[in-house]
Amino acid sequence: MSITLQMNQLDITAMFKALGDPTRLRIFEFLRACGAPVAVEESGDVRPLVGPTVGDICCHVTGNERVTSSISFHLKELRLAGLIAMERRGKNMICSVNPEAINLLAQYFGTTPSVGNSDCC
Amino acid sequence: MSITLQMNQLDITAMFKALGDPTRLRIFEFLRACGAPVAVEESGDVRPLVGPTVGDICCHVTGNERVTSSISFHLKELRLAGLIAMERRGKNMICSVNPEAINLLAQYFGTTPSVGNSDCC
DNA sequence: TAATCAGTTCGACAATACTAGAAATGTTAA
DNA sequence: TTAACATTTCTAGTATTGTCGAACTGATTA
Repeated sequence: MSITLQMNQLDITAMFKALGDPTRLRIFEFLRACGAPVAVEESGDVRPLVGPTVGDICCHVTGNERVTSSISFHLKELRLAGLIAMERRGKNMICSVNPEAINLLAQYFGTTPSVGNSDCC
Repeated sequence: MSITLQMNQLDITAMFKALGDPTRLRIFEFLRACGAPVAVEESGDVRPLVGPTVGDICCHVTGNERVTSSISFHLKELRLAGLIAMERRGKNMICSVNPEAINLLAQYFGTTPSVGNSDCC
């Protein structure tokens, strides 16, 4: 069992909640900008192949060399919301976005929901 | 000065934070499903032309006939985040989504951000 | 103008979330 | 096998957020 997502059923509220914190949004945008490739298992789990380490992220987001517990906490929130995946590579953990989450969110805003619902207005 | 948006500079973090609460997401989805038409001022302000009242929303979301202060609170949060607009119509307030916010969010997830950023990974 | 309706604001309380430092874990290098 | 490195977990403190009931405001109706 991989450490990557630990959540296969994507919950849109949890995603928004996770992205609603400025630090987490910065992390997420950084990871998106990296655009590192991922492997998708048959289970649906996503594993990063390459990508920035937690230290890289911390450095980029806080300017701090030492990894803070705060960054670790926010990465966990993003991971539990299904937005990112992480995997150990030697001493480091490498990170990536979960492309399925992006697709879900793009679809959520991109499609016009059933207009003219009769039980309102 | 209209009561509608009171915020012309859309902040993506604030939007995610607002949508990260289950009650507010339900309200937002209900308003989206209604798909009521809005007027867009030259200032950029959005005014609903028709749409459900606060009472309608409360009834749909909580099943409660009386409008609760909780629903009023959540509507305010959505309004301050720029996601919805409200306007008085007689005794009632009518509500609608802000289409500009939807467009912004669709664009945010729909576009691939600059891939291959050199200062990472 | 008084009463009523529709919604908002206020104040207090409980629950949740973020931060920081210290201790713990897992991995590699000496 | 000890030391160092990278990161997580734990604990405690503080701040923010959501909920509830009561009081308030604005608009309409009697």
